[in-house]
Amino acid sequence: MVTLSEENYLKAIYHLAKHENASVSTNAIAQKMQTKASSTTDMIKKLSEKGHVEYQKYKGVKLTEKGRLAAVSVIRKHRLWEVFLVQKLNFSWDEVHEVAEQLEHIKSDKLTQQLDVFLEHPTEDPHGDPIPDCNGNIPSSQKVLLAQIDQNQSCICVGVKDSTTDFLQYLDKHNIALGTKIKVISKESFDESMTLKINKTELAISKEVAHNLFVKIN
Amino acid sequence: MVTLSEENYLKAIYHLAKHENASVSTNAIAQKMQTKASSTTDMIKKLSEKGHVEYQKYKGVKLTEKGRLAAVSVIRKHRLWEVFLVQKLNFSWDEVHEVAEQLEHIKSDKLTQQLDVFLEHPTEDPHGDPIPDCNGNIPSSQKVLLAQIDQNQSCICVGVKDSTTDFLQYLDKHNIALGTKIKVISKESFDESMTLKINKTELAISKEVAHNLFVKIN
DNA sequence: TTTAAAATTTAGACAAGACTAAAAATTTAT
DNA sequence: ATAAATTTTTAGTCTTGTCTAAATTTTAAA
Repeated sequence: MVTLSEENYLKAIYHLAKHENASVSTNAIAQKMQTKASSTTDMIKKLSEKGHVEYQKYKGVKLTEKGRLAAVSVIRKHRLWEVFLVQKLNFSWDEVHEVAEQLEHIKSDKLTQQLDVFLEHPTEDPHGDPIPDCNGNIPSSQKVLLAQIDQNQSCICVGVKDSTTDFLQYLDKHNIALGTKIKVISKESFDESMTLKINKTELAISKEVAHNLFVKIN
Repeated sequence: MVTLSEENYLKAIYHLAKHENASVSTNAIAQKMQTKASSTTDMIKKLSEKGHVEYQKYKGVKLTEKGRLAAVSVIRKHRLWEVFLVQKLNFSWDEVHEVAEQLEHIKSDKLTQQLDVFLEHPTEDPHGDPIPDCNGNIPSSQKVLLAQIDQNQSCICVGVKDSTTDFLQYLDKHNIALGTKIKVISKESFDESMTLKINKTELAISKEVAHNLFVKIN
């Protein structure tokens, strides 16, 4: 049994963890949850007890697979309800959040499943965010090629199109991994090359690289 | 602000109060809520503080108008969601209760109102129970013909089927009006006549009368 | 009508989830 | 590398809603 409060913390941790394996700080969670750090520490201990997070004192937390599934299940419900509210009940996109925050905690597998059917298996909520499926898989509809990112925009590396060893080694050498934050400093139109900023160091990349790296805007 | 727990107690009290002015015992509430009497006493005090119930020690509670409205609002939501689950999500009538128990606590006037519109203003839930309107009025769809009331049952006059002057004058002469409380003393099967008690006086009526007067059990 | 039984309330305790203040660990900056 | 600043944890408290056990009031029975 996962309490309402636990679900909210798991969701917060999930959203704060930029990449799969990133650990999330107590303060960041507290800030997102609008609570004090001490309250967060208390909750982290409970989540750790229940196997939802891996916790090392002073080192922040990482979601376990169990925790990730719990978080994603809540997010799935949240986004399905948002679709329902907009499509069926005439809510506007900016009115749905607060209500969906309540509806996401309703516990009934049949309800979620039938709602999904009723809405004809939507893959995105009204804000364009992907809706996880019932197994916790998230359609990566939001990923775009780095080449499509505008100047001065930031994004996060979420995958590669070309997964040859050569390319992966190239990325490795330049400290680009899943979850790496990338800012586009400039784009040259004549050869489609780019200049990036990665962890405070600049990197010039070619068209080939820009067209083989998937990123997520954030 | 009414908490989730308070809402459940108010609902329980509402359902236990047979007639408008009946007071409900602590034990009865405890039994319905699956809690101990001491817990119920605690909650009664809170509800009394907030003006939802009138409370006299050892004498049970009565809902105030404020409390009644709060209870009815929850019941309205419960029944609307039941209609939604059955009509739109293909739940069967016996699967809806548990889920509706959760959904009834979602706080959003717009949600309730739009759900009502989406369902085209249903007046009864899938079990045939009336759905209160947004002002807390309950459609007396539960009205049945007086002829259907069992011996020793009490009911309240809520309307007539035959509205001819003759019939209305007949009712008037015998002090039967909207809201009059009627108790069925006896029923004769051979001619479907009945003996009633109205304001302490007995009245024998024919089949014709029994089949033209709508009453509400309560 | 006095006593026994049943119902109700009080008193004290506990778990969940939050807080404040203080202590401890980590990180940053000199 | 050490002091200062920041982050995190601990310790102790509070509120909500629950419990048990004991005390009190009401009701029922002899």
